[in-house]
Amino acid sequence: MSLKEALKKIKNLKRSESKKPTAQKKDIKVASEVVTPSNPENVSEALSENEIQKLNQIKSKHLPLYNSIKKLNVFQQRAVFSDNEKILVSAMVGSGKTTVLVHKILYLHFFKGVPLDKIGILTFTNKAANEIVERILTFYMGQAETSPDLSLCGTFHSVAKNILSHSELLYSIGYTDSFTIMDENEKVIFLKRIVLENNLNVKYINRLDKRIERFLDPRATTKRKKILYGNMKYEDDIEELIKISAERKKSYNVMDFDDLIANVNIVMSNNKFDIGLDWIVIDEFQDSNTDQITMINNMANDRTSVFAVGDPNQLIYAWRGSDIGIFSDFKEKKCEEHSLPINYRSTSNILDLAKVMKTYGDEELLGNRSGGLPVAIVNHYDSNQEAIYLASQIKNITQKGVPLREIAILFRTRNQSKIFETVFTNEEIPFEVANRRTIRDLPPVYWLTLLFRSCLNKHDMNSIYDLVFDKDYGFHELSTGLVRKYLSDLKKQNINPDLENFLEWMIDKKSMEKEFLEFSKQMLGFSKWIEGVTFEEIPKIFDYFNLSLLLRPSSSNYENDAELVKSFLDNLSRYVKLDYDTDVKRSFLTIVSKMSLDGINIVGDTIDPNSEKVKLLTMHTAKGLEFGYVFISGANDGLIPMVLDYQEPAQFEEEKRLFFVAITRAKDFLEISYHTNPEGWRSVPEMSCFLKNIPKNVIKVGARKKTSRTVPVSDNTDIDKLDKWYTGQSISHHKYGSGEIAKITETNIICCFDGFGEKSFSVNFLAIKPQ
DNA sequence: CTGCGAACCTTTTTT
DNA sequence: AGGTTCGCAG
Repeated sequence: MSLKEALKKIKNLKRSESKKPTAQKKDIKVASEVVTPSNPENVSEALSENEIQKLNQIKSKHLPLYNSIKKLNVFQQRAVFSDNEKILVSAMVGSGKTTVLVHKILYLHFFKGVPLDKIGILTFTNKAANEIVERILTFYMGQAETSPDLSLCGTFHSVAKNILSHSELLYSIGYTDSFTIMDENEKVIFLKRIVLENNLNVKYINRLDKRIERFLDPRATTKRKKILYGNMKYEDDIEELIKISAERKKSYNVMDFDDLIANVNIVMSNNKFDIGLDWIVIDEFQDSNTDQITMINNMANDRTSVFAVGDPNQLIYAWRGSDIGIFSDFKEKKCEEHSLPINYRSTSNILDLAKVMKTYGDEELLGNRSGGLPVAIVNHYDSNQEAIYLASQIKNITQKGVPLREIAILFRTRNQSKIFETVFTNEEIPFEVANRRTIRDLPPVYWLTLLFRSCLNKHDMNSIYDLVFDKDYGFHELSTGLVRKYLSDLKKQNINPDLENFLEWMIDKKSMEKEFLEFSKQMLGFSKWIEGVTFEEIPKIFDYFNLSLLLRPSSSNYENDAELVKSFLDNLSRYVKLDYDTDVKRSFLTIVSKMSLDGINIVGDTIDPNSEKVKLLTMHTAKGLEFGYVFISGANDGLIPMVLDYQEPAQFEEEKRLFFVAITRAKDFLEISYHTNPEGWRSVPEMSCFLKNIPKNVIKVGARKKTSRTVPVSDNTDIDKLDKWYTGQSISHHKYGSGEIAKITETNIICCFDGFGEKSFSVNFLAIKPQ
């Protein structure tokens, strides 16, 4: 875990004197030293006098910061040290967005003296949050003695959670600070339970998530759009279901993901609650929806400055509520606008194709890698033929020494990956499908989290039922009648369900085994017990709950399960140490909440992002990633774009942006395919309309052979022209030792060696070897 | 109450 | 193509 490691490094850091730069006289020479090596030749931008002065000030105040900022290009530097209090950075794809964001934060802290806990940093994904934290900490390590408070740095949801759980006002909206969080999956189970318990009439129960989504969509205006679904003619009880669920979430002291944002907005707006931030920094601003914008506004006071970075051309989540208007609106609110126009990732041929898909803004998209291979557009009979063809192409590529992790296959829908999985399995090509792994993929660990949630939030009946009625580790089979009986018995006594009376009732009514009796006792005592332990003692939980008995010792999974749970507890102990709040119990609750938001990441280093496997990804999941070789499969009308409704230009544009995102994942090589005989009801046997009328010089259309079911087409031999070098590749040199390729131009390969810095080699006289 | 046909929807996904 | 709801016929 990178964050963990970074923190560890800080803690273990010898208290070496922080290298505070000694005050230096202003060195006018710096101006000419300002090197922006990454600026492409066709960009002739230079810093103004003022900006050069600013750079000098940074140099005299904080040399390490200066050294880091010096490496940025002019546009990036400008965005970093502009002192405007409202800045929007329109970042082109692959233009170093995160780098600018991180440097801005470092600049604010080390040059402007803004404390890090006065900077709210908001991202959409955990991955982005971790990357930013890690990069801040890496720089911080050499500069400071203690680790900074970054509790307001994270995803919108985790920051909302942190604000809520430290707010007194939580009580005013009916929650306590031991609230737990349910994920989308648990929410569906929760809702279905309400339907059963209350005898509600709810149609399309298996598409509850879709129905709720539509019901809550602010853009669905008519009742018909909100309530009626599929072939429905009459309203059902969906409105009632949502009403009951809202009440029940409060009585359970549980929030879903949307509630976190909604509640933080209620608490912060109703009560003039101010967290006194100096700055709010937002990543991927184009993805914000209105609730998130409200949250940003609520977090800010009159003196809070804002720095937002985003790329409207990569807005592919409008269907989740983000809106291009939010980007433009912000722009108009007297904010200073910056652009990062230079793409460092892709060859110019790839970028030229991408430009055709650009839907927003007049800003130019500039590259710094000339030429490259033309983008190939090839035709296959069907996806099976393509999979066979790709298998052989991948073998070709890897024979040149390209690692599998540099190859990705992108498609529009998840089920398009199946055929590749089958063929690649046969052909023995290692692959990885980007399935989001959740903690549910580790059943005993998930069961344990249910146990913790049940013990720490005794009103979380979701977790309590799921825990006790779990089919693997639970104690009793779930029957609808049972819970109903329990609830009606409680109603007679006019009390609310909670952990205590549920366990009592179960023992009483169902004459449960001794094992359950013992377990109940330990559950009820856990909250007290955890208060008295230190973080080192957390692994003792295993014996506290007598897990060697509860984890089904007779099952064949037992050894695995027990080991998994033990290493999970070890990790927990480490996390509690790192996230130490006010006491172990409080930290423990923090971690338990974090697990709902963070997914499997907390369990351990089970996923290797750089594993040597071909990546099979949907275009959406590919966002933010880059690969040397990209194959986009199935660019047929009806798939890309999926909706061929010319009445809805907004949807059409979003499809175009999605295609833009897919194309711009490629660094060196891009091939796009469409099928003569596409499967699925959606697509038609036509090449995507996006691919028509594009400049002929950037693409190479594969000959449209009369293809048959049995003869695979393989008319893209360009791939052989690509030599074996790629950026990021590990290489070695007889004199400079091992290094990495930093950049490849038409004539030179520039390598970075440890201790020797950058060296450039002519492609005609290559003295380097792959490693 | 059951059986049949017509009509409708279906994707993408982070937290 | 497959799942669901609804109307209608029996």
